[in-house]
Amino acid sequence: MIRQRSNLIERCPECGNSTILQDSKSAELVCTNCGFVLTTDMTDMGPEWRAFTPEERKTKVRVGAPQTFMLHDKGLSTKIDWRDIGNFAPKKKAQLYRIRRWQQRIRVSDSIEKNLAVALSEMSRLCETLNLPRSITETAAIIYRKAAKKRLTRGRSIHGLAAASTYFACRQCRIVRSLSEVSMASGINRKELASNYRFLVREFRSFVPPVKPRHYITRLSNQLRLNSKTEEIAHKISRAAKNEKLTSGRGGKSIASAAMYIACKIAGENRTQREFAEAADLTEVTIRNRYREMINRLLIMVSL
DNA sequence: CGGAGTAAAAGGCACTT
DNA sequence: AAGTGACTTTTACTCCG
Repeated sequence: MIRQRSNLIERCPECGNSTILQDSKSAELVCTNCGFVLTTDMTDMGPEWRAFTPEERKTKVRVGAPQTFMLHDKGLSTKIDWRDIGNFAPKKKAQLYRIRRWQQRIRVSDSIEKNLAVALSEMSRLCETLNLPRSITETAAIIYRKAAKKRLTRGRSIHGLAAASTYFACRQCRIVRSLSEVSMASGINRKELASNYRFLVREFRSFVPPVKPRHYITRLSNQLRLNSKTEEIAHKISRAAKNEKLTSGRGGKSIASAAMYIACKIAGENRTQREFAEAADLTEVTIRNRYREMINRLLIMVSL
């Protein structure tokens, strides 16, 4: 679902204010006044570059499609139309045919290029189904290119590696998309996706920080349309839980959900454990366990 | 229905063989 | 690459108001 930017300048249905902001970091449209989230199905239509001065803008702006990592030739090579427009002499026709054939050979020359072409289009499609912003698509493309350059694609499925690169990009850019989500969208089984991802991380010797509870809180509160005040309380509880050493070893999702559940109680927003469990893709039992610990430990803190 | 709680099975991770 | 062990999460279930 692609929406033009012009369609987005509308009134916020929550507060009537018309200051809507594209939050490309979490791929959401947010009202700057009340924090209401209008849509999460956002496509970033902006340029891939930034300019800070008019001079810079002048040098960067250009005609034609922007250069992109999403095309195997970065969108730079020449394309020759497949048809003959106009009447040509047979000799000319033959020449055109030869030119076209060579152009084709040059454009998608070796096996790496062919591999790239398939992978990049697959990643574009995947990012679109996952409603990921353009920046992620580009990052995923860069990761895949790096892998291809290191010849890591050998003996592995292109689709599997493409999905893993996309997941990698999400983790690097702190945009929460779970392995299951990427797995569902790509049709790659979860375990294979996870192992491909680990393989890439190992090969690149890169350290990817785990997803922190606060990232989940931000996403879940948008997903469940929670009050921004409630979200704030949840962040505080989550920080307090961390100080009380309740977070190590536990999944970030469970900490976030429990903190948010408590925050809702405090703020008087009636939400069920079930709602959180569904949104965060875990069970009520897990939320109860974390939440019980928090209540106990944080009450001790209060009584001291 | 929403929630508290439990035991046992399953899952994921660091670490070894 | 398979095995191990400590640990978390899920499954499946009972009970409460």
